[in-house]
Amino acid sequence: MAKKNLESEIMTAAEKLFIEKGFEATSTTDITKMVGCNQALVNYYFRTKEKLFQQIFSQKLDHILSFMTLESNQNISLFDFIHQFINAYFDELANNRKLPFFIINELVINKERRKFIREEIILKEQFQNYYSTLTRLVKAEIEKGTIRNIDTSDLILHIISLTVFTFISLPLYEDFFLKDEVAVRNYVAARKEEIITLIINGIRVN
Amino acid sequence: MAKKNLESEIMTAAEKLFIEKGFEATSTTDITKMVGCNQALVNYYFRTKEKLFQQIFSQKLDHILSFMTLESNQNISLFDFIHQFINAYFDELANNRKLPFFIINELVINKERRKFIREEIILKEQFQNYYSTLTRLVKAEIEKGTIRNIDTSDLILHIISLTVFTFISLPLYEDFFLKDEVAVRNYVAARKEEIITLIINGIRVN
DNA sequence: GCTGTTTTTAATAGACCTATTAAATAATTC
DNA sequence: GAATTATTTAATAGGTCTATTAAAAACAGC
Repeated sequence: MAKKNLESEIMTAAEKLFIEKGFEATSTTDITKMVGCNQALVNYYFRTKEKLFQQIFSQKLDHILSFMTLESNQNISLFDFIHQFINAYFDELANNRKLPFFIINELVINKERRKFIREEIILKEQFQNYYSTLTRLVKAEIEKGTIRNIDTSDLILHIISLTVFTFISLPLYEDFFLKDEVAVRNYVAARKEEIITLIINGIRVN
Repeated sequence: MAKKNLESEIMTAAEKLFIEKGFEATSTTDITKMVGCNQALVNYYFRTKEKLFQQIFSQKLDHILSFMTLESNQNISLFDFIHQFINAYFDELANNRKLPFFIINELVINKERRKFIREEIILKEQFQNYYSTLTRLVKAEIEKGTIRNIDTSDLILHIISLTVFTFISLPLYEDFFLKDEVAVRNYVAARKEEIITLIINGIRVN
């Protein structure tokens, strides 16, 4: 492990704590206690706690959205696309289970951060391309009569709702039903398949 | 309006602020400033900030779950049940838009509150009855061959995921696309219909 | 090894937060 | 209306938090 650099150690600790407990409930004292250095270093390296947070938040936002462009394959079928998308999304979140809540939390609570997401995501060409590709796929299937009439935005929101909520509610499930890591993994895997089935069936015309 | 009682005024203000900003970000000073009374009254009436919060949290939890038993109609069809459930759920949350986030927030962040929900909901007879009634309906439709094989828990989680996420993501949509209250209402109404369609189609066998 | 720069620390200012206390005010009882 | 009880206030203790500052320590280059 690359020690040496307190700046990056502070980042790592802050990332962990912010994601775990949120901005408000995490103090710079907590962060530096975890690293084992002086509290003033947060201000030395990042000027303010807010700036440190923004850096992490932006980085996590980028990260969670980067997989979106993984498949810019244009010749894929809509059903394959949905399959791949949900699979990728689930895998991503399975390795960062607290991430969706972290992001939602800060977006809902803090109005400033919503401006941020607008510039960071919605206005980005990368996202626009992705969206229009998907829209083309959806339109084509509707015209072929294989799926019912549905907006791309609804389809995306369905996928995000079902996927994200799986992980948001996971702490509850863990406490109540899922004894160990294996049980969690099985649950998540089963949930993924069920969600794919629901969405494919839910839009398909038989 | 029934003024007079500072205890209930504090409750009302606290409710508003806790739901808006969460437990951590709300101070007793904020609460009493909103009421216009002395800060010490929080402790006089509720002993601690934590106890005040718990009272509100418990009350809101009860409230959001009370509509569950509204329809204990046993002779209803599964599809009607789903219709009614989602309609009731949407109406409930449309009038309390920040409530789902508030509850999720505290449940995810605070492990103690999860114990609370277990006793408050899952172990309650009322919930158990509801769940077993729904399970009976689901089983019957599966045997009739009208719906595919699906667990009651998955069906419930689908409904909750899609409904709750509509309102969790609403602040973002409001900032970006929905200019006024009418637009919001139309959006929510459209979303409700789309979700009902998705779920019914998603489980039905044609 | 001395000099200048960067990193790290200790100390602390200034703000705010919760809970407690004692005193003041209002309400109730007899 | 005096005594008793309930409500409300002002003042404050004791804690924690962020950011700043000045000094100490570690690290450069020469």
